[in-house]
Amino acid sequence: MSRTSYLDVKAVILGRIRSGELAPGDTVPGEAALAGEFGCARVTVNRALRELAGAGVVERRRRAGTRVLDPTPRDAAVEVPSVRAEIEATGAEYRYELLARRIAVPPRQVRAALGLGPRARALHLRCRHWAGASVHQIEERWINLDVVPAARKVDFAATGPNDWLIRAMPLSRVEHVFSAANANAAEAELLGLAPGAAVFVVERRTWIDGRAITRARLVHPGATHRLVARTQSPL
Amino acid sequence: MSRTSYLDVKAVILGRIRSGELAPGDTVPGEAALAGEFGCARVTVNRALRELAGAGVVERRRRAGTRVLDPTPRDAAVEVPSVRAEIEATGAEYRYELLARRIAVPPRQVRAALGLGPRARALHLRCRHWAGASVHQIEERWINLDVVPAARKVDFAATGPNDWLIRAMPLSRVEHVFSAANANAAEAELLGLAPGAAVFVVERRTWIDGRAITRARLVHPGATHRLVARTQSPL
DNA sequence: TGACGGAATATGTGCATACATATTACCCAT
DNA sequence: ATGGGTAATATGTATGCACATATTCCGTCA
Repeated sequence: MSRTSYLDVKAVILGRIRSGELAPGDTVPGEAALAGEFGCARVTVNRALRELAGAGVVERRRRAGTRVLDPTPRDAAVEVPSVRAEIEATGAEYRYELLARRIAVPPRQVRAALGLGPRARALHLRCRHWAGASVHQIEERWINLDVVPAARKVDFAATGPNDWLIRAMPLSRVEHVFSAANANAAEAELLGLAPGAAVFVVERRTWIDGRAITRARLVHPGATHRLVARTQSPL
Repeated sequence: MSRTSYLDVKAVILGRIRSGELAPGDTVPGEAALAGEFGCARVTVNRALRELAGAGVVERRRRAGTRVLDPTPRDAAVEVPSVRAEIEATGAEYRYELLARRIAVPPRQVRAALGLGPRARALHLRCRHWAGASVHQIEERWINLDVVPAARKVDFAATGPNDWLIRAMPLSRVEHVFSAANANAAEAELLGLAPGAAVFVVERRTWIDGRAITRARLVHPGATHRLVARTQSPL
């Protein structure tokens, strides 16, 4: 007979919630009570409940106790892979192409996004990523040279800006905004699509220590691009 | 002088990784060594490192020790809100409309998604969700009546199927697929858009205990719909 | 009646210790 | 050399204990 593990406690509590014995809003018995019931130490129960709280199943407050939360689906985890990995995973050959590189004053919207003044200049890149013979993504990127001065000396001919930035900067915050749009003439041309074709747009912004590093607009053919998010409820 | 907390240990290790003192691939000193250095118990170090591993900062293997991982951006968390909450958050009035309800044999693709046999019937719903005077989403949904027989008796006139399902079923797994498409004639009509306008499509599937409950195709006007994902690096 | 303060209580966390378990390293026999 | 068994080792986890801390409850006093 082995000792009761925190995993056992976790599983039993979760079972009671699943079966309805413990309904949303109910108070879970205290750690001491459960420790008595399971014949284990209070710390063991503590760990089980702490992990359930981390998984969003219950909510814990001192003195008030542990309550079962509404089974609102947790945030879904989206894997936002690097372009290269995404393409090579399908077996297609990945090819990167730098279309333009210049230092210029960004449009007002980008300046706002990067927290730049009205006359500040930034590095602008336009790239194209191929999956075999078809375009996978076109990338319109602005890099804040105040934060990443090293980028000024990189030509980005061989390495995509995203791969380079990931290596160069320990980015602390990333935001992705997903949307759908009709391709304008320029985008359609670069993607090899008819004007007006649906495109899947990802706008990515990254920060380090609260300072905006870069803003990228990534445009994909809508017909083929898919983004998958999975939510796994605990056990 | 208070005792060293696992939070202190966590912060210091994270600082060493940030500063480069511990680079990706490096082996973090063993728990015993760190416990000695910090003058705390090994269990305290253990908890700090365990949480860092949970956050994806380090990788732990018995006997092999703890290694610093590549700072690959973690999975981004997408908040997939309930339609009602999403709309009411903007201040607009939410209205739900049931357009069709029938029990029928689903198309082959849906049967496959729900794991149904060639002649199995399922509940089909078509709904429209309004945000004030504009259409926010049209919903095409199939519900597996083998798994949710109770849905047969629900008319879904007042409550949307998603709200009802969340309440009725303790779903264990959710999958969302995001994509962009051009609206076909029927969709454009229902959304009040021109045919061919870009739409943001979410396909949602949910399971309970490995059995598929429902499959929904949610279509939004591309011009207005946005989905935001944030990744927060640990402290 | 209502404001305030202290007691009661549930969770939060640290420590020393002991044992479990996975995995590597090494040594020995063939 | 080589294959396999075994010891060494780092992490994993359970326990009893002690104290910390947040929050609620309740009684007291104005």
